Amino acid sequence: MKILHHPQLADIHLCSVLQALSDPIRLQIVQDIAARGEQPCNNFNVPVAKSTMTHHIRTLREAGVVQVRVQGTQHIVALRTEDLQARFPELLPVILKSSAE
Amino acid sequence: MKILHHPQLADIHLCSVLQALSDPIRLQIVQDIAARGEQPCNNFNVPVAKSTMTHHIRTLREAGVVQVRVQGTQHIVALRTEDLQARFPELLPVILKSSAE
DNA sequence: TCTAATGTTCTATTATTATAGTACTTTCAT
DNA sequence: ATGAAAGTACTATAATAATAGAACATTAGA
Repeated sequence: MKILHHPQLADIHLCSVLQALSDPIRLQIVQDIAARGEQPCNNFNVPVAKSTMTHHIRTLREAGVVQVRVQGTQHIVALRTEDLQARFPELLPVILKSSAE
Repeated sequence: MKILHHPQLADIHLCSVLQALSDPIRLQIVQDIAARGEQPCNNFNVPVAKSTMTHHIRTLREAGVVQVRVQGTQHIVALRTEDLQARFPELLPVILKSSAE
């Protein structure tokens, strides 16, 4: 099984998080997880090819925004809500609230 | 005198704001204005050429993050604190707090 | 009226990123 | 075992963005 690298709390940087969330597709993915809970990649209703989805999920994971867990053939994507809250208090909730319009 | 375009409140988009703030140089500029108030471009202590500074200030302005006012030969840059607060409540304060580490 | 100061514009370069097609890997179910 | 499902890896391309040099524009002040 492949090892997926997730940054540790201290290695999550604000610029990378903002960068990850500044793309409309990725913001939509994050919104979706916030609204409906963790999901496999193919559940996200965004208009991109599989390989592009891989790219976006990796970007979110490497920025420290999501946690990816392998379950069979699926990769379950969850928000690192608590880690983000610890590192950048209220950042994620405020962005999610801002994007919900 | 040159007319500088600033987006109206409704035309400020979250993705653009996050994108504008995801660059370390621009984040530093915004932090600096938050800490010391509005300033002319050449006051910012960032390691970039004049033309690059122009680019960053324009990016911030077009995203709706800053207001630029001409005063003689100087361009005074201020944060659009109230506009941003109205459009995306708490977003800027939370980002500033997150970046202050 | 020069000149210095401040910033823009234009142009070019390099780096990054979003995109997707194709082939491959892994796992589950039949 | 075989095949479908889910996703990755690799490769390529087009778009975007960061950078700066050089020339230019505008204003203030001597």
